[in-house]
Amino acid sequence: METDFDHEGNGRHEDHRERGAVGGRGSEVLPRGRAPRATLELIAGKWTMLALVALADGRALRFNELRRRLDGVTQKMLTQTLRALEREGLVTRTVFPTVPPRVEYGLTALGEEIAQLVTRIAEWSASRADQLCAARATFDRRAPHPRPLSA
Amino acid sequence: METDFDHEGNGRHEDHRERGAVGGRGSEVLPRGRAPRATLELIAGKWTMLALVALADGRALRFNELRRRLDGVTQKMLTQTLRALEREGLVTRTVFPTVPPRVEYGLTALGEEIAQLVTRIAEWSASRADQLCAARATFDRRAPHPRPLSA
DNA sequence: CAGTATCCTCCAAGATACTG
DNA sequence: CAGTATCTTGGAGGATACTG
Repeated sequence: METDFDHEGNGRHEDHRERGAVGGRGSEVLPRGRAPRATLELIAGKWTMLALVALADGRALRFNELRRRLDGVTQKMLTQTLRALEREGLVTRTVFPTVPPRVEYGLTALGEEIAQLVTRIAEWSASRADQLCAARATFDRRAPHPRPLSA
Repeated sequence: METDFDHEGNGRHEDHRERGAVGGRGSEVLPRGRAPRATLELIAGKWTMLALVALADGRALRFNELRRRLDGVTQKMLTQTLRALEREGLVTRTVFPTVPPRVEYGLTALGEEIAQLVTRIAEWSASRADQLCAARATFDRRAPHPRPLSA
């Protein structure tokens, strides 16, 4: 099956005397095996966050509906992404044994939670779109950082 | 320089009669060029969210401090990630012209905003770690989805 | 210390074809 | 319709060496 989307792979421990938890004031390191890293890495898939956002409105969607919303995703990647999310307990997969197969994807309770958070980022991005774009333009105009020589 | 972290690449427009904004109730498609996609894709970098979380506590950090917190990141990737974030107007880069160079990275106002959001995800992940892990175990036990034959 | 420049690996992601 | 199975590849990500 080629596994692909495996996540995990290493069960390294080493020592990392963990101090606080993750963010807030006690932020220290973000160890490789630990939870926030794992989720952050899952989420970091090219289509993962987009899938969560697409499902975030509460409605269950069929495979191809989802596919259309993502715009650009291939069957393979969508399937893979959804499997990974299902594995993590974030999405549900419901198969209706009808004659043209009907499969619906929805969010679990857990999935709803994270989808809300991701959606906030998407909304934030939309609301700050112009600022982000302007920043990019400014940065590109000022060109390469270092290089005080050769001119 | 090899460019790498370019993001952009396409300035496609097409038509997409955008209806609502992004998430909420009006979620329709997530077009390729538009803002939420761009940010979501930036964020989806392997180290981007981790960097934001590491900076989220408000303190500016030196390059190697940051490097240590991320645990596993290479110089190249950290630099690349920070450049991308700087370009987006999310992080500031301050160079102190001391004899061993000192460079500090901090968040801009915009950066603070998104860092908070990302941090929430990390915190959520930590708080739900056991549930996520359990879900994974369950899923893996039930093994491959289809395949009602060959046994 | 904080980078930049190369080179290289590997796998996420894509394209294509087939199936229940 | 909703997948699975292969094959292929671009480029993200890594290792290493050098520099201001």
